[in-house]
Amino acid sequence: MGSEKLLGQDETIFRKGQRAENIYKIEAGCVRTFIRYGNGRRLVVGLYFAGDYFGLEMHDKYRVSAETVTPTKMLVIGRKALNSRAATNVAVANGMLTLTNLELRRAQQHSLILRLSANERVGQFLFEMKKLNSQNDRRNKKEVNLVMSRQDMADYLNLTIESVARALTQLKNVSAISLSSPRRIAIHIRKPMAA
Amino acid sequence: MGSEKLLGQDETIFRKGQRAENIYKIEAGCVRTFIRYGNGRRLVVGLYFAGDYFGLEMHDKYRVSAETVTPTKMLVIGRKALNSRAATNVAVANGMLTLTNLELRRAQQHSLILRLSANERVGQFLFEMKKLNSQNDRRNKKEVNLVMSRQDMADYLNLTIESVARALTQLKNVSAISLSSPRRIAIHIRKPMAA
DNA sequence: CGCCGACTTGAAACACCTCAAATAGGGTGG
DNA sequence: CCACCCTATTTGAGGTGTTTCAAGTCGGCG
Repeated sequence: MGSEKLLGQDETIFRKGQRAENIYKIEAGCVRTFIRYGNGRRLVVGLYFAGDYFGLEMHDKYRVSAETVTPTKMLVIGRKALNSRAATNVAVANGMLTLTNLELRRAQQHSLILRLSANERVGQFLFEMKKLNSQNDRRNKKEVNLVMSRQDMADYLNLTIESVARALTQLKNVSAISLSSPRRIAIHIRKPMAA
Repeated sequence: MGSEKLLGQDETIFRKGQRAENIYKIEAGCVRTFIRYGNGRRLVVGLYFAGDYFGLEMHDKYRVSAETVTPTKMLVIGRKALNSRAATNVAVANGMLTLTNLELRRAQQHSLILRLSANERVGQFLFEMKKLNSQNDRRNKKEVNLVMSRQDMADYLNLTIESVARALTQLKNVSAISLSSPRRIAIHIRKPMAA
């Protein structure tokens, strides 16, 4: 059920305001959802990785835009067909409910992160990424592979790229992390630090 | 289905970490959900009014605490009974899905608000309250009745009470609003203003 | 009418942002 | 395989917005 789709880096999957015809499941890669403001500012609403579903706004139109962060393989599932099945099949309806709950949890978590200080936000983010990394790569290395740019991180955390860079530098200075390259970060502590 | 419950002001409905046994529908009044940090800081996660459902974390335990903001009349619905009905009854399952989607939308909206400037956050908040007020009170007065304290607003918007007060003062100075009393605010503009 | 807690105002400190410049990495072509 | 270039990232200095701490003022309730 559903068809496969393969996209390169930074390609558009759907735009905010378009009729929401599909939901997507990522098989490999990374996707961001975002909103753009008039002044050009971009807010990254969600980041999705292998195994995640996205695009499940239960409304006529997408409320965010979606793009690939890396080359991505995904499963495209027609929302119409899914809805009509959910209308009669309890298992399908409950599956949708589970997915929506995951998304809800994700959104609430995000709103908590946004209330922390810059350093805490970046720290939390690294731990999120670490968790996702170890889910996908089974080999349990300490190093996190950030597949997204500083700009993506900044727009997700509601910071500037400079603030993200400075937070990373500070974390490095207290040897909480070390950077073998800008996007390969080793984490040396077990828990996000407090303020 | 479900039993009625009536509580006074600032009373506890459930605590974070408790086994999630019920979901609630508000018939009259106002409820806040929140998380408290070690340092005493409180984050208000949601504000709920007549007609709203809350407590629908689909997990073992509540992930937030809930208290009344004003005296509140609510309907208490056993989660266990509901879940077993949802497992077989498609209509119930889809009802849950709709509610969860509303909650998701609410959380996403909140995370957008948290990225705005202090003045914008307060402005957005007033418009949210205005919408809710006109839903409940059918008489369409321009005045918003804030039933919650400045502290509640601050903890919802991730600001200090002083910043909330200052933002209101500024909005008053540009005659976007006027205060007949601290909790009765008339809004003179049609749309939230930009930065 | 007066008291008490809620709200507002003020001044200084702090965190994050802005603008500008330097550095470093990664990919490409020689 | 190395040097180069281009872009991503880091660093620096100064400005802005929000917080903190402290003192007032207001409004609702007894």
